[in-house]
Amino acid sequence: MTHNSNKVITRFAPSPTGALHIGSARTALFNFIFAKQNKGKFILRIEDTDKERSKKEYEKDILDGLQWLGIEHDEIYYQSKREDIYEKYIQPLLEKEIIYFSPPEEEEKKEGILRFKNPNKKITFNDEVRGDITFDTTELGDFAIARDKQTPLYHLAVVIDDHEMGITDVIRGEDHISNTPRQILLQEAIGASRPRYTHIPLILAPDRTKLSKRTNATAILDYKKEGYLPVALINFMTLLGWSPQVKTENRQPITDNKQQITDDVDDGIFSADELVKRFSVSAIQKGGAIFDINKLRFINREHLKKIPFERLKAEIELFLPSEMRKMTPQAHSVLIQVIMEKIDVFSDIEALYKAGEFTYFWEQPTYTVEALFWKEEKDSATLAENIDKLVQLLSEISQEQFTADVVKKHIWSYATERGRGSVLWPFRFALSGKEKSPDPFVIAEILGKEETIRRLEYAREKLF
RNA sequence: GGCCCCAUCGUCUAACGGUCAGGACGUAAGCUUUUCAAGCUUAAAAUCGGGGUUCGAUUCCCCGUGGGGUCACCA
Repeated sequence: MTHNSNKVITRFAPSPTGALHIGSARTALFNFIFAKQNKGKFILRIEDTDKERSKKEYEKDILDGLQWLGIEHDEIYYQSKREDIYEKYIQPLLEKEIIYFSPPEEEEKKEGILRFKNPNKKITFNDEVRGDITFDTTELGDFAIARDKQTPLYHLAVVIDDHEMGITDVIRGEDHISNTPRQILLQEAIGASRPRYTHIPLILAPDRTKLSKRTNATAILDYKKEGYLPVALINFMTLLGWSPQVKTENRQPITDNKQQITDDVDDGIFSADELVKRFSVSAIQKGGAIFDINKLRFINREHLKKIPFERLKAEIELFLPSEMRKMTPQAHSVLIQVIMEKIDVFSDIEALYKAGEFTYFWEQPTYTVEALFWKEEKDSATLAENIDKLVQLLSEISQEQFTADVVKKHIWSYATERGRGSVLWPFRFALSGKEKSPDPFVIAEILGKEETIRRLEYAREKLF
């Protein structure tokens, strides 16, 4: 096998024994970014040698998850389809007596599993983020490497495939550090060269243990269901265990003016392309990083802000309760702006809806008359007068012009004159029936002229 | 337990041996304001401990301590 040794080739090698996990996705991402950055190749290798545990549905989940995230592979391989290749490597090892059948009584029959004759020596390898790491392989014993001549176990399969595929850089989770010496021993046995190793820190649960499927919702496609943006997830995953080369603040000695802070400081919000441009192995962190959902939400919101409105509309549509989809296009647009101010991620819409946050948009709210009054005010006559005036002013606006801006302009001077709280609070309350809600102008636009006036009249009637 | 890895605000992190230990998330307060949200401003908040080396350690070395990973005919 000859390969162009200059070209970077990385791989992501999941076993389809579970859904695509956020930790694995990040490993895939780092491999993808690194290959992209070096104009190299990114290989996806499905490690399905364990026929018992490997499932088609998981394979699909992994493929779908990667695609959703935009992590595209240049080539894909299945270990289950490479038996002939493996045999070509295993047979000679058997002949050279580097490996043997076990247990010993099977030796004659040429049955049982295959074990590697451990040369029992010290292995030192370089890790790109940690430097030299040394293991004494003696403690490993003669480890198992294949079920039979055609089905290698994990370590051998990895070594043969990495060699065959010309993998130059192995980027994987820190939990593989202790697997590395075994694999190096096998590389030496088959005459393969050693790739560069980059072990990235693990993503940890809040209790500092490895993130697990049992205790945390970690499947990538769950984030899709929740309505996270793939770019936000990628941004977040990259920032976990890696830091961008931030333009540092100017830290000259203090003088009287404080003008030295550069205004061009990174905010940590990156597109996929920017990430590819900026990524560097040397800035990878050594310690594990706790998964902080708040940060993910924040990053998601930041990316949400950058989405063009039309696309946002289409995306939000999918999360809206059926009642809200019936609105007029104009009301709909305003509603989306209202929603956007309150959410970090699309699934928040559902939570807000369930909390009764939106019902007043299509239902006359019920409330007690007392709540209509602003603060300490108690005078029904004054309030009635204000409401009457509001109705009168709003009536002057035409159906087509009935927007938040116009409504605001139209009643602003009256409200200011009478005390904004005295006018605006009852206005808003009559429309929403809630202590907390968006401002009355926006609600009015969403409700439309007719319904807005109707609700004001309803409030007016309740007064006496 | 053996082996391996790691250690800066609660969290993610910055700091060629010399900074007032910086930024971001979160939290709190203030501003704005008809309420909420959003936005803006500010604040509180960290170098695990002990020894070295050095004029000077977050930074280099050693020892503790703590945390994590890994020890399959799984990958």
